Amino acid sequence: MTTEIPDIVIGRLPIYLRELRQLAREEKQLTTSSHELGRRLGISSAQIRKDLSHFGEFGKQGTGYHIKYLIEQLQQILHLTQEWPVALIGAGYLGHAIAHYNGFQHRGFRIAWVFDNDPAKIGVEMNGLTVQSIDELEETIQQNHTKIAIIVVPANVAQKITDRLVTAGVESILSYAPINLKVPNHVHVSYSDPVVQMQQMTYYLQPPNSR
Amino acid sequence: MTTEIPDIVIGRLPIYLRELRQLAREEKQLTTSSHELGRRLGISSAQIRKDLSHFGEFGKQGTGYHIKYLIEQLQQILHLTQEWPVALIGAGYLGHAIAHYNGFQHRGFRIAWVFDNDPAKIGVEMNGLTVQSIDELEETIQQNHTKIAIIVVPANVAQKITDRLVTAGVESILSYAPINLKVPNHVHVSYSDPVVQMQQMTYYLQPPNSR
DNA sequence: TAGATTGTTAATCGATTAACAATC
DNA sequence: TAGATTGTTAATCGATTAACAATC
Repeated sequence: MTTEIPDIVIGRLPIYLRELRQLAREEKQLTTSSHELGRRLGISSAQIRKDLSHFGEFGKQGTGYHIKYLIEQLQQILHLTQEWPVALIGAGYLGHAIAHYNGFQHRGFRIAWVFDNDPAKIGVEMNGLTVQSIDELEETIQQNHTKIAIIVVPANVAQKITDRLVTAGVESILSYAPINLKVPNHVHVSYSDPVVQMQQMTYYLQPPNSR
Repeated sequence: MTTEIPDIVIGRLPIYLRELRQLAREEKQLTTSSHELGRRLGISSAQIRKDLSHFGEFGKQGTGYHIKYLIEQLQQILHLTQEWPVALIGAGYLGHAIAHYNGFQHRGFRIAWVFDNDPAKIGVEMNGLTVQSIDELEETIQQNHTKIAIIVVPANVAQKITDRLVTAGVESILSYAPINLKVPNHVHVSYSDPVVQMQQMTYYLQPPNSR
């Protein structure tokens, strides 16, 4: 049943969830169809039905999917029925932005701790949180059984911080450092490097040096 | 020759480039192999060779790839031989972080303009740039032939801003707004939503409600 | 020369899509 | 009932990998 679902399918579920919540917010309808969802997301309806079929039968022939019900089911599948506390490592500009981001609420996450190694930043308040010393990293994470961390530290210390996080029990890492991190098999890492994303797009652009 | 190269191949080139520059920085060797690169990136050597073969022959049997030469070739393929000016839309916390990010230098990009609609922010200096009124968006982009924009505005105005950017001539957009954007076929959009990335990972986590 | 590694072919693997019976 | 849409199967499409001749 729940055996061996492809990562690529899991990867699309949060996108479906986000669009469904958008639909729910619009309050125009109680149900939607794979066709409508597909059209809004630029995905084929067959793919959406196939993806969902890995987890059960959530729709009704003729009417489609009850939006709120499907939202609940997806939240359950993705383990989002309660809030995950997240450790934020790094209190620079980007750490600041993440600590102040209010998009985590109601989507399953809450920044619970912020760490930095800069004495000038330790003790400073950031959106209700007090920046802690990086020395307290392991103790805090272990005591609270924190499983998720966001890394916004310079590239040259990212691997060291990652190793400490993994040792302390973290199993999911979102990294903004522009390097490939080495982690054990049971740990998942997701990367965000704006430069890499833009470099992918410049391939399709005509370079302006033709003058 | 250069016909119909899969997007997924293009997507990996910046990762190869990043790792190659890392290798160059280490200054331990002049050449590398598809095996070494693959080991460092967690990618098969065959895939790396296959990907590169779409664009030409860059290696030598027995010795591998000359690092600096391959870097130059990848930069040329990705149109990174000169700096692309980038328009940043939104001067909130995240816009602030991006404006201060020094990771763009030497990787092909330079934040050239920052826009916001908040009168309190217009005129403020951000890392050497002066925040401009969003009213000047079209004129600035058209006059400078800007092709790339980064969107860090609230979700509810992201589509409107996108439409304006596209009309003004932008063809590559990196969006941090948590919504799917509609654009014409010739425009490329890349998304960054930390919540979506974390939601993909929670699937693999054991929920802690088992108490 | 012997060892290493490329570029490429063919085989394998996996993901997407088209089509449709079932049924609301 | 007629129309719409699901869940699923089989076909298609595309990407990855194994293997190896060529050659530095």
